[in-house]
Amino acid sequence: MQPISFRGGEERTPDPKPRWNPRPEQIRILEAIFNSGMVNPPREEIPRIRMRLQEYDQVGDANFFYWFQNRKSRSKNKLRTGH
Amino acid sequence: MQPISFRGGEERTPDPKPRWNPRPEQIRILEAIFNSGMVNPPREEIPRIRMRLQEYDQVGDANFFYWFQNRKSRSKNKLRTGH
DNA sequence: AGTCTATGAATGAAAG
DNA sequence: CTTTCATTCATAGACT
Repeated sequence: MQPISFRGGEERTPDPKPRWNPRPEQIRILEAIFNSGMVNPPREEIPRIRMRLQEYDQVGDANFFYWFQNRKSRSKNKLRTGH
Repeated sequence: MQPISFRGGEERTPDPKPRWNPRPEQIRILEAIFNSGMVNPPREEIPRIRMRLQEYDQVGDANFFYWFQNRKSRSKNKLRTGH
């Protein structure tokens, strides 16, 4: 399943790929969305969520897509000892 | 009194977690497992490995996960400019 | 004591 | 979705 194509097919440019650093405000919003039950935001919701987060910083579609992926996966596996 | 250090003016998750201190016996066992070819033990093996190492100290699943992750990753690069 | 270095921990990004 | 890779942060321990 490939929800969104983030790389536009084949890679060609050696994109620098700076790592997105979510601020606490953004994390708070994302956590709120996640805890509201929307663990897999539908495609139509993405622009809406992005606009909401862009008040604090520029975020791409892939950024929070990955965020939700990791959030769900890691909360399920309960890999952390504490937290 | 919480000496949470700042990161260039941006606060990070104020999470005071004690870090696991592997003992020589544990490291010896882990290295043995690693050198036996099991560089990335499957999730199912981790509890087994943990039980084996718990003879020496309490360890969580995440500890091994991180250990193997770091061990594998850093065995390739002989460490960059330490941080 | 301060400084390095090694490494545990965390997580974004990506691969499978 | 699951698993792996890469980068980063924090800090214990070694060294000076």
